[in-house]
Amino acid sequence: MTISYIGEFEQMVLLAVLQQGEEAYAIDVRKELDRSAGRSVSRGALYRTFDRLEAKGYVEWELEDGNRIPERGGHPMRKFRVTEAGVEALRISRTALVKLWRGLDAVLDES
Amino acid sequence: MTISYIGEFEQMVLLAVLQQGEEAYAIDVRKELDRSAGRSVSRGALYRTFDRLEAKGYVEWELEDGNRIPERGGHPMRKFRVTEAGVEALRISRTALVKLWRGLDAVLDES
DNA sequence: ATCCGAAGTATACGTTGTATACTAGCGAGG
DNA sequence: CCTCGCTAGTATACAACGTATACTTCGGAT
Repeated sequence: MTISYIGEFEQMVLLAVLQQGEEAYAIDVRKELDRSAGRSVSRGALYRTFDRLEAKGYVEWELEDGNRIPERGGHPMRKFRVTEAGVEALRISRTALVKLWRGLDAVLDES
Repeated sequence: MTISYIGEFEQMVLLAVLQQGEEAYAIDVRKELDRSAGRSVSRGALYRTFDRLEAKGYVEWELEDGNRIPERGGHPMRKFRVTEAGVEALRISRTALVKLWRGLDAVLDES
């Protein structure tokens, strides 16, 4: 399994899913992205990214288990989970960034 | 000056320049990326990225000061420096990532 | 029956990532 | 000197990623 690099937004989406306790609904991911990265993306933007992550085998999903019915109708909700390959891709990019940040705290720390 | 997001490769390039003591030649940046991120990019790919970073005001450059003559000819070398705006962009993305990584060490630490 | 809001889908397009092919100039060897 | 080979940078092309807008669906309220 070749691990291709992940884009910066893809990386944040993957992390936002993990933050919700390893699996999450799109809604929650959007909130997490807004809260942690100050990034408000449209629904379309987010689903497009999920599609690409799925094509790479970095996320999987299933329809809601009926436990959590939407309050006012609409399509059934998709629940996303990060695969082991997805976690591995996150590890790789984190490792690289940590190395590249090394020694630069004086420059990069908040002012 | 609106701070637009930076792509994941742009981020690494910026960091690789800083790693060389705040300014660097393209050659050194390529070596750093290979060493720290395990990424071997072509010269063309790297210069293209430098051009875009320059357009955003995140790097500046000047021709070598004559101090360091290339051994076998070629174009004069360009020496790159990250601007304050570039450093600020790096801070922003680092802050977001650190937040998104919080609490995920058990999942993300090397195995 | 109609309107409204929630969740997902389709599509389009600008930006970023990346390679390949090409130009330019210095030193070595014939 | 002329050409070979190396080094540094430039031009161009195209795939992948980031992102919005517009549209479809379907339940509840009126």
